[in-house]
Amino acid sequence: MLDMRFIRENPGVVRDGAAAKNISVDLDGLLELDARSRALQQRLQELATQQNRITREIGPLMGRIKAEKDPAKRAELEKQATELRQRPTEIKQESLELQEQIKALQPEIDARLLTIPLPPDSDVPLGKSSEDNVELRKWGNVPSFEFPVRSHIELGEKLELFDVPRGVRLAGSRSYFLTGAGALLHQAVLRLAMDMMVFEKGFTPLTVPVLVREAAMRGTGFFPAGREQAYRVGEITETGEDERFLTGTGEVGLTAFYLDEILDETQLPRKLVTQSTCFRREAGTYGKDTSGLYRIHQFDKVEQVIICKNDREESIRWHKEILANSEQLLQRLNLPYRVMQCCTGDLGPKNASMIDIETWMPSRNAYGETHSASRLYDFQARRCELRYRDTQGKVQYCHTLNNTVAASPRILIPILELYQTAEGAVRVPEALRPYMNGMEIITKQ
RNA sequence: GGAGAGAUGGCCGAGCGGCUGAAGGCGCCGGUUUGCUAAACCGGUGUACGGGUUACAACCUGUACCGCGGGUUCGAAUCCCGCUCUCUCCGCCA
Repeated sequence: MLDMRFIRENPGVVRDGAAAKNISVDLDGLLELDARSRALQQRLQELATQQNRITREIGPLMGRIKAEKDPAKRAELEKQATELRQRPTEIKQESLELQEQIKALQPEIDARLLTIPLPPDSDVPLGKSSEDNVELRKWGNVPSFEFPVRSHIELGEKLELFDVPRGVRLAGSRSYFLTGAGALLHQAVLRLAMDMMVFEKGFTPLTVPVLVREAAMRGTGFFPAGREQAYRVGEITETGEDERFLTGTGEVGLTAFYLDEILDETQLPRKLVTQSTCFRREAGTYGKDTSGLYRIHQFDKVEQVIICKNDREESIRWHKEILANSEQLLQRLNLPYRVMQCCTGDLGPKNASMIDIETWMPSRNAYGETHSASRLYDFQARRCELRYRDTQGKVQYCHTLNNTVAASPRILIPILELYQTAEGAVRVPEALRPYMNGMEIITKQ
Protein backbone atom coordinates (compact mmCIF):
# COMPACT_ATOMS: atom_id res chain seq x y z
CA MET A 1 0.00 0.00 0.00
CA LEU A 2 1.20 3.48 -0.76
CA ASP A 3 1.00 6.41 1.59
CA MET A 4 -2.02 8.50 0.62
CA ARG A 5 0.01 11.63 1.16
CA PHE A 6 2.66 10.40 -1.24
CA ILE A 7 -0.01 9.75 -3.86
CA ARG A 8 -1.48 13.18 -3.32
CA GLU A 9 1.89 14.88 -3.68
CA ASN A 10 3.24 12.71 -6.49
CA PRO A 11 0.30 11.78 -8.68
CA GLY A 12 2.53 11.74 -11.76
CA VAL A 13 4.93 9.20 -10.30
CA VAL A 14 2.05 6.97 -9.25
CA ARG A 15 0.31 7.25 -12.60
CA ASP A 16 3.46 6.49 -14.59
CA GLY A 17 4.31 3.63 -12.26
CA ALA A 18 0.96 1.95 -12.75
CA ALA A 19 1.14 2.48 -16.49
CA ALA A 20 4.62 0.94 -16.64
CA LYS A 21 3.30 -2.06 -14.77
CA ASN A 22 0.35 -2.33 -17.11
CA ILE A 23 -2.02 -2.00 -14.20
CA SER A 24 -5.03 0.18 -14.69
CA VAL A 25 -5.92 2.32 -11.72
CA ASP A 26 -8.55 4.92 -11.00
CA LEU A 27 -6.10 7.51 -9.76
CA ASP A 28 -8.21 10.55 -10.64
CA GLY A 29 -11.15 8.99 -8.87
CA LEU A 30 -9.01 8.33 -5.82
CA LEU A 31 -7.60 11.85 -5.71
CA GLU A 32 -11.01 13.39 -6.11
CA LEU A 33 -12.56 11.23 -3.38
CA ASP A 34 -9.63 11.99 -1.14
CA ALA A 35 -9.99 15.75 -1.67
CA ARG A 36 -13.69 15.59 -0.97
CA SER A 37 -13.21 13.54 2.14
CA ARG A 38 -10.58 15.92 3.44
CA ALA A 39 -12.77 18.97 2.90
CA LEU A 40 -15.57 17.32 4.82
CA GLN A 41 -13.21 16.33 7.60
CA GLN A 42 -12.00 19.88 7.93
CA ARG A 43 -15.52 21.17 8.37
CA LEU A 44 -16.23 18.39 10.85
CA GLN A 45 -13.20 19.44 12.86
CA GLU A 46 -14.43 23.01 13.07
CA LEU A 47 -17.76 21.83 14.38
CA ALA A 48 -16.09 19.57 16.92
CA THR A 49 -14.00 22.49 18.12
CA GLN A 50 -17.13 24.55 18.76
CA GLN A 51 -18.85 21.72 20.51
CA ASN A 52 -15.88 20.95 22.73
CA ARG A 53 -15.66 24.58 23.73
CA ILE A 54 -19.28 24.64 24.84
CA THR A 55 -19.04 21.30 26.57
CA ARG A 56 -16.12 22.56 28.58
CA GLU A 57 -18.18 25.49 29.83
CA ILE A 58 -21.01 23.33 31.05
CA GLY A 59 -19.00 21.27 33.51
CA PRO A 60 -17.90 24.18 35.74
CA LEU A 61 -21.34 25.78 35.38
CA MET A 62 -22.98 22.66 36.78
CA GLY A 63 -20.61 22.89 39.70
CA ARG A 64 -21.61 26.48 40.38
CA ILE A 65 -25.30 25.61 40.23
CA LYS A 66 -24.84 22.94 42.84
CA ALA A 67 -22.93 25.34 45.11
CA GLU A 68 -25.35 28.26 44.68
CA LYS A 69 -27.66 28.74 47.67
CA ASP A 70 -29.63 31.78 46.49
CA PRO A 71 -32.68 30.47 44.49
CA ALA A 72 -32.83 33.52 42.22
CA LYS A 73 -29.19 33.33 41.23
CA ARG A 74 -29.50 29.64 40.90
CA ALA A 75 -32.43 29.95 38.50
CA GLU A 76 -30.39 32.39 36.43
CA LEU A 77 -27.48 29.95 36.20
CA GLU A 78 -29.79 27.13 35.27
CA LYS A 79 -31.20 29.21 32.48
CA GLN A 80 -27.70 29.73 31.16
CA ALA A 81 -27.01 26.02 31.35
CA THR A 82 -30.16 25.17 29.46
CA GLU A 83 -29.18 27.60 26.71
CA LEU A 84 -25.73 26.18 26.48
CA ARG A 85 -27.12 22.70 26.24
CA GLN A 86 -29.18 23.63 23.22
CA ARG A 87 -26.29 24.64 21.03
CA PRO A 88 -24.46 21.34 20.73
CA THR A 89 -27.71 19.78 19.64
CA GLU A 90 -27.79 22.02 16.60
CA ILE A 91 -24.15 21.41 15.84
CA LYS A 92 -24.66 17.70 16.20
CA GLN A 93 -27.16 17.61 13.37
CA GLU A 94 -24.64 18.94 10.90
CA SER A 95 -21.77 16.84 12.14
CA LEU A 96 -23.82 13.68 11.92
CA GLU A 97 -24.52 14.42 8.28
CA LEU A 98 -20.85 15.10 7.64
CA GLN A 99 -19.82 11.90 9.33
CA GLU A 100 -22.28 10.00 7.24
CA GLN A 101 -20.80 11.44 4.06
CA ILE A 102 -17.23 10.80 5.10
CA LYS A 103 -18.04 7.25 6.06
CA ALA A 104 -19.67 6.61 2.72
CA LEU A 105 -16.55 7.83 0.96
CA GLN A 106 -14.09 5.69 2.89
CA PRO A 107 -14.75 2.26 1.33
CA GLU A 108 -14.46 3.85 -2.10
CA ILE A 109 -11.13 5.36 -1.18
CA ASP A 110 -9.81 2.15 0.39
CA ALA A 111 -10.83 0.01 -2.55
CA ARG A 112 -8.89 2.24 -4.90
CA LEU A 113 -5.95 2.72 -2.58
CA LEU A 114 -5.41 -1.03 -2.21
CA THR A 115 -5.15 -1.40 -5.97
CA ILE A 116 -2.54 1.31 -6.46
CA PRO A 117 0.73 -0.49 -7.19
CA LEU A 118 4.15 0.45 -5.91
CA PRO A 119 5.86 2.33 -8.75
CA PRO A 120 8.75 0.36 -10.20
CA ASP A 121 12.22 1.50 -9.24
CA SER A 122 14.09 3.63 -11.75
CA ASP A 123 16.56 0.85 -12.53
CA VAL A 124 13.80 -1.48 -13.72
CA PRO A 125 13.68 -1.64 -17.52
CA LEU A 126 10.45 -0.67 -19.21
CA GLY A 127 8.61 -3.49 -20.89
CA LYS A 128 5.27 -5.06 -21.60
CA SER A 129 5.73 -8.65 -20.48
CA SER A 130 8.31 -11.25 -19.48
CA GLU A 131 9.50 -11.13 -23.12
CA ASP A 132 11.10 -7.80 -22.29
CA ASN A 133 12.96 -9.01 -19.23
CA VAL A 134 16.66 -8.33 -19.34
CA GLU A 135 19.29 -10.99 -18.80
CA LEU A 136 21.80 -9.86 -16.18
CA ARG A 137 24.12 -12.86 -16.28
CA LYS A 138 24.42 -16.55 -16.96
CA TRP A 139 26.10 -19.20 -14.88
CA GLY A 140 27.14 -22.69 -15.91
CA ASN A 141 27.22 -24.39 -19.24
CA VAL A 142 24.15 -25.67 -20.96
CA PRO A 143 25.13 -29.27 -21.68
CA SER A 144 24.64 -31.07 -24.95
CA PHE A 145 23.70 -34.71 -24.59
CA GLU A 146 25.01 -37.45 -26.84
CA PHE A 147 21.83 -39.42 -26.42
CA PRO A 148 18.17 -38.55 -26.75
CA VAL A 149 17.28 -36.46 -23.74
CA ARG A 150 14.45 -37.75 -21.61
CA SER A 151 12.10 -35.32 -19.93
CA HIS A 152 11.65 -35.44 -16.20
CA ILE A 153 8.26 -37.00 -16.90
CA GLU A 154 9.81 -39.94 -18.75
CA LEU A 155 12.50 -40.31 -16.12
CA GLY A 156 9.97 -40.10 -13.36
CA GLU A 157 7.85 -42.83 -14.85
CA LYS A 158 10.77 -45.08 -15.67
CA LEU A 159 12.45 -44.70 -12.29
CA GLU A 160 9.16 -44.46 -10.36
CA LEU A 161 10.04 -41.12 -8.82
CA PHE A 162 6.57 -39.70 -8.95
CA ASP A 163 3.08 -40.69 -9.92
CA VAL A 164 0.90 -38.14 -11.63
CA PRO A 165 -2.06 -40.34 -12.71
CA ARG A 166 -2.65 -41.55 -9.18
CA GLY A 167 -2.28 -38.00 -7.90
CA VAL A 168 -4.87 -36.79 -10.35
CA ARG A 169 -7.25 -39.63 -9.51
CA LEU A 170 -7.04 -38.65 -5.88
CA ALA A 171 -6.80 -34.87 -5.98
CA GLY A 172 -7.59 -33.64 -9.48
CA SER A 173 -5.47 -32.09 -12.17
CA ARG A 174 -2.03 -30.73 -11.34
CA SER A 175 -1.67 -33.20 -8.48
CA TYR A 176 0.98 -35.85 -7.97
CA PHE A 177 2.68 -38.22 -5.58
CA LEU A 178 6.43 -38.23 -5.14
CA THR A 179 7.54 -41.79 -4.63
CA GLY A 180 10.68 -43.56 -3.47
CA ALA A 181 13.86 -41.81 -4.54
CA GLY A 182 11.73 -38.95 -5.91
CA ALA A 183 10.42 -38.24 -2.42
CA LEU A 184 13.95 -38.54 -1.05
CA LEU A 185 15.36 -36.16 -3.62
CA HIS A 186 12.63 -33.66 -2.79
CA GLN A 187 13.45 -33.77 0.92
CA ALA A 188 17.18 -33.62 0.20
CA VAL A 189 16.97 -30.37 -1.79
CA LEU A 190 14.85 -28.74 0.84
CA ARG A 191 17.16 -29.82 3.61
CA LEU A 192 20.21 -28.60 1.73
CA ALA A 193 18.52 -25.25 1.19
CA MET A 194 17.41 -24.95 4.79
CA ASP A 195 20.77 -25.95 6.23
CA MET A 196 22.64 -23.54 4.02
CA MET A 197 20.43 -20.62 5.04
CA VAL A 198 20.47 -21.40 8.74
CA PHE A 199 23.98 -22.65 9.38
CA GLU A 200 25.90 -20.66 6.79
CA LYS A 201 23.85 -17.53 6.16
CA GLY A 202 22.64 -16.93 9.68
CA PHE A 203 18.93 -16.94 8.95
CA THR A 204 16.49 -17.76 11.73
CA PRO A 205 14.44 -20.84 10.88
CA LEU A 206 10.71 -20.71 11.47
CA THR A 207 7.79 -22.94 10.83
CA VAL A 208 4.83 -20.86 9.73
CA PRO A 209 1.06 -21.23 9.59
CA VAL A 210 -0.02 -21.99 6.04
CA LEU A 211 -3.67 -21.58 6.93
CA VAL A 212 -4.11 -17.91 7.71
CA ARG A 213 -6.60 -15.12 8.19
CA GLU A 214 -7.49 -12.66 5.51
CA ALA A 215 -5.55 -9.92 7.33
CA ALA A 216 -2.30 -11.80 6.70
CA MET A 217 -3.07 -12.18 2.99
CA ARG A 218 -4.04 -8.56 2.60
CA GLY A 219 -1.14 -7.42 4.75
CA THR A 220 1.42 -9.19 2.63
CA GLY A 221 -0.13 -7.84 -0.57
CA PHE A 222 -1.57 -11.07 -1.96
CA PHE A 223 -5.07 -9.69 -1.58
CA PRO A 224 -7.06 -8.21 -3.14
CA ALA A 225 -5.21 -8.46 -6.47
CA GLY A 226 -4.37 -12.18 -6.26
CA ARG A 227 -7.41 -13.42 -4.40
CA GLU A 228 -8.39 -15.90 -7.09
CA GLN A 229 -5.02 -17.64 -6.70
CA ALA A 230 -5.65 -18.66 -3.09
CA TYR A 231 -7.62 -21.58 -1.81
CA ARG A 232 -10.26 -20.51 0.63
CA VAL A 233 -11.10 -22.82 3.46
CA GLY A 234 -14.34 -22.12 5.24
CA GLU A 235 -16.78 -23.79 7.47
CA ILE A 236 -20.22 -22.45 8.15
CA THR A 237 -20.71 -22.32 11.89
CA GLU A 238 -23.68 -21.15 13.94
CA THR A 239 -22.06 -17.84 14.71
CA GLY A 240 -20.87 -17.25 11.18
CA GLU A 241 -18.25 -18.41 8.80
CA ASP A 242 -14.87 -19.56 9.97
CA GLU A 243 -12.76 -18.46 7.02
CA ARG A 244 -9.08 -19.12 6.35
CA PHE A 245 -6.82 -19.10 3.34
CA LEU A 246 -4.07 -21.47 2.30
CA THR A 247 -0.87 -19.57 1.61
CA GLY A 248 0.85 -19.78 -1.74
CA THR A 249 4.27 -19.05 -0.23
CA GLY A 250 6.09 -19.02 3.09
CA GLU A 251 6.56 -15.29 2.48
CA VAL A 252 3.15 -14.71 4.06
CA GLY A 253 4.06 -16.30 7.37
CA LEU A 254 7.54 -14.81 7.51
CA THR A 255 6.55 -11.28 6.57
CA ALA A 256 3.45 -11.24 8.77
CA PHE A 257 5.31 -12.72 11.73
CA TYR A 258 5.62 -9.24 13.22
CA LEU A 259 2.18 -8.13 12.02
CA ASP A 260 0.99 -5.06 13.91
CA GLU A 261 4.16 -4.78 15.94
CA ILE A 262 6.63 -1.99 16.55
CA LEU A 263 10.13 -3.39 16.69
CA ASP A 264 13.22 -1.68 17.94
CA GLU A 265 15.81 -0.64 15.38
CA THR A 266 18.39 -2.77 17.19
CA GLN A 267 16.34 -5.86 16.29
CA LEU A 268 16.82 -5.17 12.59
CA PRO A 269 17.56 -6.63 10.18
CA ARG A 270 15.58 -9.80 10.73
CA LYS A 271 16.66 -12.64 8.44
CA LEU A 272 14.02 -15.33 8.37
CA VAL A 273 13.73 -18.61 6.52
CA THR A 274 11.06 -21.26 6.42
CA GLN A 275 10.14 -24.41 4.61
CA SER A 276 6.45 -24.55 3.97
CA THR A 277 3.91 -26.22 1.78
CA CYS A 278 2.50 -23.83 -0.81
CA PHE A 279 -0.93 -23.96 -2.36
CA ARG A 280 -1.89 -22.28 -5.60
CA ARG A 281 -5.09 -22.51 -7.54
CA GLU A 282 -3.33 -21.65 -10.80
CA ALA A 283 -6.59 -20.13 -11.96
CA GLY A 284 -6.43 -18.92 -15.52
CA THR A 285 -3.59 -21.22 -16.52
CA TYR A 286 -5.68 -23.91 -18.15
CA GLY A 287 -3.73 -25.55 -20.90
CA LYS A 288 -0.44 -24.09 -19.70
CA ASP A 289 2.31 -26.46 -18.56
CA THR A 290 -0.27 -29.18 -18.11
CA SER A 291 2.01 -32.14 -17.72
CA GLY A 292 4.75 -32.93 -15.28
CA LEU A 293 5.84 -31.15 -12.16
CA TYR A 294 6.21 -27.62 -13.48
CA ARG A 295 2.88 -26.05 -12.59
CA ILE A 296 1.12 -27.78 -9.73
CA HIS A 297 -1.33 -26.92 -6.97
CA GLN A 298 0.80 -27.98 -4.05
CA PHE A 299 4.54 -27.88 -3.51
CA ASP A 300 7.15 -27.21 -0.87
CA LYS A 301 9.37 -24.21 -0.78
CA VAL A 302 12.21 -22.85 1.28
CA GLU A 303 11.74 -19.11 1.34
CA GLN A 304 13.94 -16.31 2.67
CA VAL A 305 12.65 -13.00 3.95
CA ILE A 306 14.51 -9.91 5.10
CA ILE A 307 12.93 -7.26 7.27
CA CYS A 308 15.16 -4.21 7.47
CA LYS A 309 15.30 -0.49 8.13
CA ASN A 310 13.49 2.04 6.00
CA ASP A 311 16.51 2.70 3.84
CA ARG A 312 16.55 2.44 0.09
CA GLU A 313 20.23 1.67 -0.23
CA GLU A 314 20.02 -1.02 2.41
CA SER A 315 17.08 -2.63 0.65
CA ILE A 316 19.02 -2.74 -2.57
CA ARG A 317 21.98 -4.34 -0.81
CA TRP A 318 19.78 -7.04 0.72
CA HIS A 319 18.16 -7.66 -2.62
CA LYS A 320 21.57 -8.52 -4.04
CA GLU A 321 22.36 -10.67 -1.06
CA ILE A 322 19.22 -12.81 -1.13
CA LEU A 323 19.77 -13.25 -4.84
CA ALA A 324 23.34 -14.39 -4.21
CA ASN A 325 22.13 -16.89 -1.61
CA SER A 326 19.90 -18.60 -4.14
CA GLU A 327 22.53 -18.53 -6.85
CA GLN A 328 24.90 -20.20 -4.46
CA LEU A 329 22.47 -23.05 -3.93
CA LEU A 330 22.13 -23.59 -7.67
CA GLN A 331 25.88 -23.52 -8.04
CA ARG A 332 26.22 -26.19 -5.40
CA LEU A 333 23.81 -28.30 -7.37
CA ASN A 334 25.74 -27.37 -10.49
CA LEU A 335 22.61 -26.32 -12.35
CA PRO A 336 23.09 -23.79 -15.17
CA TYR A 337 20.92 -20.74 -14.73
CA ARG A 338 20.46 -17.20 -15.84
CA VAL A 339 19.51 -14.15 -13.83
CA MET A 340 16.75 -12.02 -15.27
CA GLN A 341 15.90 -8.47 -14.31
CA CYS A 342 12.13 -8.37 -14.72
CA CYS A 343 10.77 -5.46 -16.71
CA THR A 344 8.08 -3.14 -15.43
CA GLY A 345 5.28 -5.03 -17.13
CA ASP A 346 6.27 -8.27 -15.42
CA LEU A 347 6.26 -6.83 -11.89
CA GLY A 348 3.43 -7.46 -9.52
CA PRO A 349 1.66 -4.58 -7.79
CA LYS A 350 3.81 -4.86 -4.66
CA ASN A 351 7.28 -4.97 -6.20
CA ALA A 352 9.64 -2.08 -6.70
CA SER A 353 11.94 -4.49 -8.45
CA MET A 354 11.97 -8.20 -9.13
CA ILE A 355 14.78 -10.43 -10.28
CA ASP A 356 14.04 -13.98 -11.38
CA ILE A 357 16.41 -16.87 -11.64
CA GLU A 358 15.69 -19.30 -14.43
CA THR A 359 17.27 -22.72 -14.42
CA TRP A 360 18.06 -24.68 -17.53
CA MET A 361 15.49 -27.37 -18.26
CA PRO A 362 16.60 -29.64 -21.15
CA SER A 363 13.14 -30.98 -21.97
CA ARG A 364 11.91 -27.45 -22.52
CA ASN A 365 15.14 -26.59 -24.28
CA ALA A 366 14.87 -23.38 -22.36
CA TYR A 367 15.39 -21.77 -19.00
CA GLY A 368 12.42 -22.08 -16.65
CA GLU A 369 11.67 -19.84 -13.71
CA THR A 370 12.70 -21.34 -10.40
CA HIS A 371 13.28 -18.30 -8.20
CA SER A 372 11.91 -14.83 -7.77
CA ALA A 373 13.54 -12.16 -5.64
CA SER A 374 11.37 -9.20 -4.71
CA ARG A 375 12.20 -5.80 -3.31
CA LEU A 376 9.11 -4.21 -1.83
CA TYR A 377 10.36 -1.25 0.22
CA ASP A 378 7.62 -0.39 2.72
CA PHE A 379 4.69 -1.53 0.59
CA GLN A 380 3.99 -4.68 2.61
CA ALA A 381 5.06 -3.14 5.90
CA ARG A 382 2.40 -0.45 5.54
CA ARG A 383 -0.31 -3.01 5.03
CA CYS A 384 1.03 -5.16 7.86
CA GLU A 385 1.59 -2.25 10.24
CA LEU A 386 5.10 -3.59 10.50
CA ARG A 387 7.14 -0.80 12.08
CA TYR A 388 10.16 -0.03 14.18
CA ARG A 389 11.34 2.73 16.46
CA ASP A 390 14.49 4.27 15.08
CA THR A 391 17.39 5.63 17.12
CA GLN A 392 15.67 9.03 17.24
CA GLY A 393 12.57 7.39 18.69
CA LYS A 394 10.60 7.95 15.51
CA VAL A 395 8.27 5.18 14.38
CA GLN A 396 8.94 4.07 10.81
CA TYR A 397 7.76 1.40 8.46
CA CYS A 398 10.18 -1.44 7.82
CA HIS A 399 11.32 -2.58 4.41
CA THR A 400 10.77 -6.17 3.34
CA LEU A 401 12.36 -8.42 0.73
CA ASN A 402 11.98 -12.05 -0.18
CA ASN A 403 13.36 -14.71 -2.46
CA THR A 404 12.93 -18.38 -3.15
CA VAL A 405 15.76 -20.56 -1.91
CA ALA A 406 14.40 -23.76 -3.40
CA ALA A 407 10.96 -24.76 -4.59
CA SER A 408 10.42 -28.45 -5.06
CA PRO A 409 9.35 -30.44 -6.99
CA ARG A 410 9.88 -27.81 -9.69
CA ILE A 411 13.60 -27.75 -9.02
CA LEU A 412 13.61 -31.54 -9.51
CA ILE A 413 12.96 -30.92 -13.20
CA PRO A 414 16.44 -29.55 -13.96
CA ILE A 415 18.05 -31.91 -11.47
CA LEU A 416 16.54 -35.04 -13.04
CA GLU A 417 17.00 -33.90 -16.59
CA LEU A 418 20.53 -32.56 -16.23
CA TYR A 419 21.84 -35.46 -14.20
CA GLN A 420 20.38 -38.19 -16.38
CA THR A 421 22.62 -40.83 -17.92
CA ALA A 422 22.48 -42.51 -21.33
CA GLU A 423 21.01 -45.58 -19.63
CA GLY A 424 18.11 -43.59 -18.24
CA ALA A 425 19.35 -43.43 -14.67
CA VAL A 426 19.91 -40.25 -12.70
CA ARG A 427 23.08 -39.42 -10.81
CA VAL A 428 22.51 -37.79 -7.44
CA PRO A 429 24.14 -34.34 -7.22
CA GLU A 430 27.01 -34.53 -4.80
CA ALA A 431 25.60 -31.84 -2.58
CA LEU A 432 22.49 -33.92 -2.03
CA ARG A 433 24.14 -37.25 -1.27
CA PRO A 434 24.61 -36.56 2.45
CA TYR A 435 20.86 -36.11 2.64
CA MET A 436 20.19 -39.38 0.79
CA ASN A 437 22.15 -41.78 2.86
CA GLY A 438 25.06 -41.50 0.42
CA MET A 439 23.04 -42.63 -2.60
CA GLU A 440 25.01 -41.83 -5.77
CA ILE A 441 22.72 -42.91 -8.54
CA ILE A 442 19.02 -43.51 -8.96
CA THR A 443 18.27 -46.56 -11.08
CA LYS A 444 15.22 -48.66 -11.77
CA GLN A 445 14.52 -50.85 -8.78
C1' G B 1 -20.15 -28.79 21.37
C1' G B 2 -21.32 -26.25 26.52
C1' A B 3 -20.08 -22.31 30.20
C1' G B 4 -17.45 -18.07 31.70
C1' A B 5 -13.64 -13.95 31.50
C1' G B 6 -11.36 -10.23 28.91
C1' A B 7 -9.49 -6.50 24.79
C1' U B 8 -6.39 0.60 27.57
C1' G B 9 0.04 3.80 25.14
C1' G B 10 6.67 0.35 22.88
C1' C B 11 5.45 -3.36 27.07
C1' C B 12 2.82 -4.34 31.87
C1' G B 13 -1.24 -2.27 34.25
C1' A B 14 -4.96 1.41 36.89
C1' G B 15 -9.25 4.05 35.72
C1' C B 16 -15.63 2.56 35.24
C1' G B 17 -19.86 9.67 33.01
C1' G B 18 -16.92 16.07 32.89
C1' C B 19 -10.87 17.66 36.79
C1' U B 20 -8.25 11.56 31.65
C1' G B 21 -4.45 11.64 26.10
C1' A B 22 -5.27 8.68 30.06
C1' A B 23 -2.34 6.98 37.31
C1' G B 24 1.77 3.77 38.46
C1' G B 25 5.67 0.62 36.78
C1' C B 26 9.07 -1.11 32.93
C1' G B 27 11.56 0.42 28.60
C1' C B 28 13.65 4.54 25.88
C1' C B 29 15.93 9.72 25.61
C1' G B 30 18.39 13.93 28.20
C1' G B 31 20.76 15.55 32.72
C1' U B 32 23.08 15.12 37.83
C1' U B 33 26.19 11.99 40.55
C1' U B 34 30.14 8.43 39.67
C1' G B 35 37.80 5.79 38.23
C1' C B 36 34.61 2.84 33.96
C1' U B 37 30.14 0.15 33.94
C1' A B 38 26.11 -0.44 37.09
C1' A B 39 23.02 1.74 40.75
C1' A B 40 20.57 6.17 42.62
C1' C B 41 18.21 10.85 41.70
C1' C B 42 15.84 14.81 38.42
C1' G B 43 13.38 15.87 33.83
C1' G B 44 11.30 14.22 29.22
C1' U B 45 8.86 10.44 26.28
C1' G B 46 1.90 7.97 22.06
C1' U B 47 -0.05 7.87 16.95
C1' A B 48 -2.70 9.89 12.84
C1' C B 49 -4.80 13.94 10.26
C1' G B 50 -5.59 19.42 9.79
C1' G B 51 -4.33 24.87 10.67
C1' G B 52 -0.53 28.59 11.88
C1' U B 53 4.32 29.34 10.99
C1' U B 54 9.24 28.21 9.32
C1' A B 55 14.39 27.58 4.43
C1' C B 56 13.84 22.68 7.07
C1' A B 57 13.60 21.10 11.93
C1' A B 58 11.68 23.02 16.15
C1' C B 59 7.51 25.44 18.01
C1' C B 60 2.25 26.96 18.69
C1' U B 61 -2.71 25.30 17.82
C1' G B 62 -7.17 22.15 16.47
C1' U B 63 -9.42 17.28 15.81
C1' A B 64 -9.63 12.09 16.27
C1' C B 65 -7.96 7.66 18.53
C1' C B 66 -8.52 3.33 25.26
C1' G B 67 -10.35 -4.03 19.88
C1' C B 68 -14.20 -2.60 15.69
C1' G B 69 -19.13 -0.52 14.62
C1' G B 70 -23.48 1.75 16.43
C1' G B 71 -26.63 3.95 20.56
C1' U B 72 -27.72 7.01 25.17
C1' U B 73 -25.89 12.07 26.87
C1' C B 74 -24.73 18.99 26.56
C1' G B 75 -20.40 15.57 27.52
C1' A B 76 -18.29 8.37 27.05
C1' A B 77 -12.09 4.66 27.97
C1' U B 78 -16.15 4.72 31.58
C1' C B 79 -23.38 3.24 30.52
C1' C B 80 -26.32 0.19 26.52
C1' C B 81 -26.45 -2.93 21.86
C1' G B 82 -24.03 -5.65 17.83
C1' C B 83 -19.50 -7.67 15.81
C1' U B 84 -14.41 -9.39 15.83
C1' C B 85 -10.51 -11.35 18.43
C1' U B 86 -8.07 -13.58 22.74
C1' C B 87 -8.03 -16.45 27.13
C1' U B 88 -9.99 -20.02 30.97
C1' C B 89 -12.92 -24.29 32.47
C1' C B 90 -15.88 -28.72 30.96
C1' G B 91 -16.76 -32.16 26.92
C1' C B 92 -14.71 -34.40 22.43
C1' C B 93 -10.37 -35.66 19.63
C1' A B 94 -5.13 -36.40 19.46
